[in-house]
Amino acid sequence: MAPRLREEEDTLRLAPHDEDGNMWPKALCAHRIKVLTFFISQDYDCFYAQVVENARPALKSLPLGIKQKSILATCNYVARRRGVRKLQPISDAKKLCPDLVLADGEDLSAFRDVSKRLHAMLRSYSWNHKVERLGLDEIFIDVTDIVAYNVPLLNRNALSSSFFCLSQTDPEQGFSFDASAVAGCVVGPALEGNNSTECENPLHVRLLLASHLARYLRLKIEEEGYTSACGISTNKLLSKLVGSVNKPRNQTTLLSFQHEDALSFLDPHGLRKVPGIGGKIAHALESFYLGRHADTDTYTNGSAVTVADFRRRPDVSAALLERLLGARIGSERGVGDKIWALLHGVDDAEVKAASNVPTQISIEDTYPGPQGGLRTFVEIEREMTKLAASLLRRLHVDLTEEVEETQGDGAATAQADDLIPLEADTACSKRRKWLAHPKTIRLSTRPKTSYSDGKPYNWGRASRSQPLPTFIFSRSSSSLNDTALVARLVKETLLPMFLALNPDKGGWNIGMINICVANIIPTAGDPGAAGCGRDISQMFRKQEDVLREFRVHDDDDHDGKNAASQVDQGSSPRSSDHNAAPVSDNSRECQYSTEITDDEPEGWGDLEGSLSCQYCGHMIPPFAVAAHERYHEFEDG
DNA sequence: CTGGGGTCCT
DNA sequence: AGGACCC
Repeated sequence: MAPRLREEEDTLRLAPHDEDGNMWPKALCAHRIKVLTFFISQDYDCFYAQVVENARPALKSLPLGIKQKSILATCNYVARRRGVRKLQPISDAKKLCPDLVLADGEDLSAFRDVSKRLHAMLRSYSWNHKVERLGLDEIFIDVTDIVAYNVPLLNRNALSSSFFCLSQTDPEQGFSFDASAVAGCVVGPALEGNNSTECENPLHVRLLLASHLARYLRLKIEEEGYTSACGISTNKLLSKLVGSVNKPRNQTTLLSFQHEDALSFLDPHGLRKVPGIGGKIAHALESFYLGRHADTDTYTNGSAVTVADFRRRPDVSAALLERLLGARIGSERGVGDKIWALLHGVDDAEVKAASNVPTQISIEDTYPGPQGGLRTFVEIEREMTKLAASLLRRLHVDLTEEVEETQGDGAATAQADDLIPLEADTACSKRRKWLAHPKTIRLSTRPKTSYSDGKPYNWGRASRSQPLPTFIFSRSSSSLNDTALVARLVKETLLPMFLALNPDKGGWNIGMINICVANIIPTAGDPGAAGCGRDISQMFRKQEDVLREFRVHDDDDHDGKNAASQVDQGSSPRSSDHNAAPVSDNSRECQYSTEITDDEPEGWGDLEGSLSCQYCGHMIPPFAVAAHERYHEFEDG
């Protein structure tokens, strides 16, 4: 890893009181809060609209709205200048802007593809793998290590011709920049004094470096065809909020040197604007503040009560918040402390390491309109079939990976040639292997609600889950030609679940169906959720070339995770010696695998041993593989 | 005429 | 199984 910051730089003592004299909660003042962690929050501008515009560039100059059923999921900035807003009903938008061009955004596939591509691109710059996606259009990157590495590389006498190093192994890899000024916009106080004062403030130097890295990454995203806005600060909460200050296509750094600076930035925001304070909590806080039941309207859109209003009340403390919020049924433990921290700009949440595999995949559709509900069994079966087919397609796109085919296996090739490609534009005659297997399937439905009930629109949603039948992993399902498989899933699993959910036969009026797979277990031996996926799976590639159908496996389910955590733990203490950290271009991947070999020779030692069945994950000795495979082929028929 | 997804917690 | 939060 990057050179460790010295302890006194790494942390900052928090005052036990805030500026109003309120006691900080014990949990927060008892220890030192890490502040020199840098977060970049990227936010692609009106993302869906950009994806559509890139597919059809003529749309860039026209007001464009992305439609989902009867509302706009989002719209481009041309449309926004005409008063069109995201989540606006189509009818309202058309009144404001009769020439609004509408594109359908109900199928998220194209958006998901672009999002994955950009995420992978940004990940390739990270040293610590902490590149977290939030939705399809937001990214948090923890750049603490890269920034810390570049601090000692700065030449204080030649700031305007600085070089930002992006690799610890290749000093030439990086970019030139002017370190005499922060890149992009800034909010917060200026340091008193001159340039050298700033140079001597370690926090200022780091924020400045992070701002230039952020600009570099934004330009990389623009090379892929997408503009973005981003925020640079010392935690996720603040970087996300400050990233919204200058949109679109800009960036903002929050220069905060003591927590008063963060408070000043936070103060004017409405309570509902604070990430983590949702509709329910905002409503409770606002009702308390006003001394009466707050309006429904003010807390869904954004409350009139600001962070400053609320925080400056003398009776507001973490204990008060706990009493206010913690009494509600199902409330999160420690909610008082958590909300108190958010209101003070304190957010300890880590940027999560990028995961190879999602924790859940779901497909849903709604049936809007007063008469739009599904009422007959035939309708329900038809819609269920469409959704199930779509879900199986998603499982193959997101949970399988292409296996490079060696020449030779005639049978496999002949069969593959009969298959319909998974997607029109990918040559899918190649074999794919499962990266992970969902173990659970869940069906949710919502009845159509009579329109003017005070209920939240999601009211009445109910769900049932059960084990996902393994026949959906059967090899033939790697094509789309088996509608038979879909039909079987519908008939044997989904329709029975539907009847369990909606027993009163005949009286149906279904407004929404959602099919979800969850409990997704990475295939044994795969890095899966450990977060270092691509890098480590790279090491298995050669083996997979040979083994095709079954995957190399050397121990039990925890292997991938163990390997990953051993990399972290193993390289950290030693990195002070040789400054070797895993990074993600090709040369660095080599180094990464070398570290694993060094640290854990037994990780490679069992390669000749048992294999993991791709259907059930069981360990199968090589001589039993064929028989085991036949077992799966016949178990369901 | 109130989307189509996700995450985590209880 | 449901509910809070996020986009």
